[in-house]
Amino acid sequence: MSSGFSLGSVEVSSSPQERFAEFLQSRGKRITQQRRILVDHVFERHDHFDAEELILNLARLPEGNKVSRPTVYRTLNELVDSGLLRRMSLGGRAVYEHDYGYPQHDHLHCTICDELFEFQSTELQELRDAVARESNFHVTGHRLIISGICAECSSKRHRRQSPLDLI
Amino acid sequence: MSSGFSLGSVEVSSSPQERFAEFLQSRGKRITQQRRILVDHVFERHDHFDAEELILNLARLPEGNKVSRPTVYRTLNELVDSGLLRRMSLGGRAVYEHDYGYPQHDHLHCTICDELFEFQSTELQELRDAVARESNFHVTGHRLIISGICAECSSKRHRRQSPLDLI
DNA sequence: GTTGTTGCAAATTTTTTGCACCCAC
DNA sequence: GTGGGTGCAAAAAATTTGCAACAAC
Repeated sequence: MSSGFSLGSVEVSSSPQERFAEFLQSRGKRITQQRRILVDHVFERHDHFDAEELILNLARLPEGNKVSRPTVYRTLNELVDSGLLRRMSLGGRAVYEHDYGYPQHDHLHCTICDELFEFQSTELQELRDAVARESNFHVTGHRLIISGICAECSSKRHRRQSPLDLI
Repeated sequence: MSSGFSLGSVEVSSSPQERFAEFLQSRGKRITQQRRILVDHVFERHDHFDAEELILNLARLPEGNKVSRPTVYRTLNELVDSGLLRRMSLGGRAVYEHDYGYPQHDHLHCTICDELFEFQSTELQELRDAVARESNFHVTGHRLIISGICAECSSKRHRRQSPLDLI
């Protein structure tokens, strides 16, 4: 057990709040109540979300803890800039996920249930770097999304197609 | 020389016009002047484009060959459905590229000049399929975008930082 | 007290839709 | 002739911005 903050799978030396504070200070920005609420809320659990979901969830908070729509958008941008969140766009809307204290990974995207499943592959990193090297391209990151149908939706589909399940 | 239609790098058995016609007919849709103009325009050369660029280019056509904004959007969707175009979203807006008679590939995205560079990797396909197989995921496609700074922009940056180039 | 921040409303950007007229079949 | 298509204007969806009141430093 270290004294670090455990964020799902990796021990890191400071909490998202602390790290965000550092970031804000480094830019002469302020640590406000709204920013704190947002960071708390976002790092409460590890999942994928979009701005609208976050706004909806925040609206449920007790009075006085509300954060307005523009502030949510503004703060999400700051969280991406600070390296705490990662943004990817999935068919029009932006989707966010933790990018601090969480290992590099990629996604399987089920086009039926819209779920995102994470996976890791060191081979992919190597492949990526090899490709970039060949073009003298200076890599800063990558995003791989494999789309298709997840196991669960596959079996549901099958079931629906079996005679007994037809209406 | 085959009698096929050459589309950049692969010989295919019918032109985009023909293939789109087939698609439309199979759906009881009609082959209109506007759809023809759009397909011609889009497959004239192989590059990446977004709806706005296309609309702007079409506006330059001689009077009588104009296509309205809603029709461009509607037809782009049909072209994606027909398998002639592929859509990917790059920071908010949708970007299109040929997907017919063109080999599967992925992209390096330069975040400075916003250019997309294509590359092919069979290893990536294998890796993708292996990952999916492990999760019983039925793959229909994937999208890998490696982001970073291209060779040209890298050298420009360097130059700008050299003493002689400072104002 | 100064300067950055918030919330509101309104603007922007990108894409979609309702509807009357039009044209491919 | 009829049903799908087009253009127009307007709506929708997602995100950003101007500004006056406000709060962190």
